Amino acid sequence: MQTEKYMRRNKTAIRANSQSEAVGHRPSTTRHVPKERPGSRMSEARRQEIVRKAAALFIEKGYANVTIDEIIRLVGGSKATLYARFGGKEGLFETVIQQPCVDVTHAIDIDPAGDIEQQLTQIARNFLKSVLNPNILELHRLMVSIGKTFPAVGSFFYESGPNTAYEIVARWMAKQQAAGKLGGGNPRQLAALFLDMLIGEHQLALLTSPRQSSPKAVEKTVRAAVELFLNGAAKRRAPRKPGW
Amino acid sequence: MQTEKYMRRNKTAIRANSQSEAVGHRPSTTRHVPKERPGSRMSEARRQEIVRKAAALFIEKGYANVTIDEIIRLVGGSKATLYARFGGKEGLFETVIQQPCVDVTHAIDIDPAGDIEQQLTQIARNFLKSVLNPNILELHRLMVSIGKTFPAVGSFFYESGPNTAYEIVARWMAKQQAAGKLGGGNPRQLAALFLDMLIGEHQLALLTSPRQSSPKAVEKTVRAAVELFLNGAAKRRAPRKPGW
DNA sequence: GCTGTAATGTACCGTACTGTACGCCTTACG
DNA sequence: CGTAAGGCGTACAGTACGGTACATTACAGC
Repeated sequence: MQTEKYMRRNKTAIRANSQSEAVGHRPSTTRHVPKERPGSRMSEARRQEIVRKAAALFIEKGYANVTIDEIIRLVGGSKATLYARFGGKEGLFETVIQQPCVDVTHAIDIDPAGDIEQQLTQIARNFLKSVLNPNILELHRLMVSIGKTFPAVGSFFYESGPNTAYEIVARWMAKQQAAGKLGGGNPRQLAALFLDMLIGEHQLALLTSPRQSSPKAVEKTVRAAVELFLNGAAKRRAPRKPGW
Repeated sequence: MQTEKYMRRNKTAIRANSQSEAVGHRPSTTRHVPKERPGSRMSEARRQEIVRKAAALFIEKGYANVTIDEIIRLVGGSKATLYARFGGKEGLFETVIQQPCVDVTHAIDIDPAGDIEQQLTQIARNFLKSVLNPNILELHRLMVSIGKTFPAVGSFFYESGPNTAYEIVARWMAKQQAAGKLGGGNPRQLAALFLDMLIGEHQLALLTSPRQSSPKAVEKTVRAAVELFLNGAAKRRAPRKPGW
């Protein structure tokens, strides 16, 4: 959550709107714009540095607990520049937080080997290792926190993170179905059920209280989930459709 | 998350540490404490009113986005009283938020009827209806948000909410196992897997972005999860223990 | 090397929040 | 019916934060 506290403030009048617009003497010649944003000497590397450091700070401490001054202290440079380039705290946040979101899924996309049970187990272990990683966990926490305040960011996260994970596993499911190694059913649905079985309990426990995840318990969940899933989804024993 | 912004503030010096402790003249007589906190004319009803209204506000807007003055505007009374009785914003929050936490589980504890599939389906529908309810969803969001800042509150929530739900369903699982209607396996584990399958996707989607839950999709998940679970957990087809 | 433009550093403003002080009022109780 | 403790209302102190202004410095193109 966390609507910024000072959100409703009147932006200190408008004071001649000094910046760029309405200056009058913009020549018709193409303002050549060497490479990047409005006017810019800032290198892409520098920009990346700001984005990554600021993102790390937001993820570590949450949106409302990070101050602009803190970001400046960390990344160097001046507040004015940061405002000019990212348009305030909110703009900075929205820009900056997308990078970690797209990074999330990378670790999940693996190519498992072995029989179907071994493959599924690999997928499960890999997924859990990634998703229960403290950094991802904190990102998750942040995304839940700001879900109402920054719906666009939240949606972006859901699509690029969890939903992509579902899709990746769904493709694997579909492949197994095509190979006759798995019964029918919507592969996306199956993927969601499987992944949700895996994280649910552990993720919630870690997010709500500072205990640490027990690898033993996680491994138990992996085994139980794989077994349940393979028993449940492999080759329907009967259509099982009594009433409704 | 949301460590309160002004948390590190020096509490306006310590000014003779006016409160209760170190006042020196605490008589050895048991300070009689008629019913409630320090000294009180406040009725239990009044106290309940404050607790519920303040909790609702916290849940709606998140910890950092609620101000003491706002709470006072809502519940009436004076700031001084509120400070005297709950000891500041943090104390108020910790006290107040426990009520909703224990309320959560009530709706889940039902006594389903019918054959095992019908029972499980009832459990599933009931659980989802409760957990995807906007109020509970916002409570969940809040608990994730403050997990790091108020670990005690987070733990309390986990125990009295999700964990209790797991336990309730685990009891049902055990009963089915005893009746020979379900295969072996740790009932608590099975319960967690089942409930996690149900919520995972929907809850996350609702928390991260403001779309609304589609009852149709929810019902699909219920059916898929029930089917997968019953196929997977009923009567092991074989011990299935190839390698590890 | 000159000139314009962007970045820097910093002081500052307005705002808003937490927590306390304090005088007045209400209520329980003898 | 008087009194004292607790509640009420509000003003205030203290402080931190977001955002802007502005003078100064670095840098690119000619």
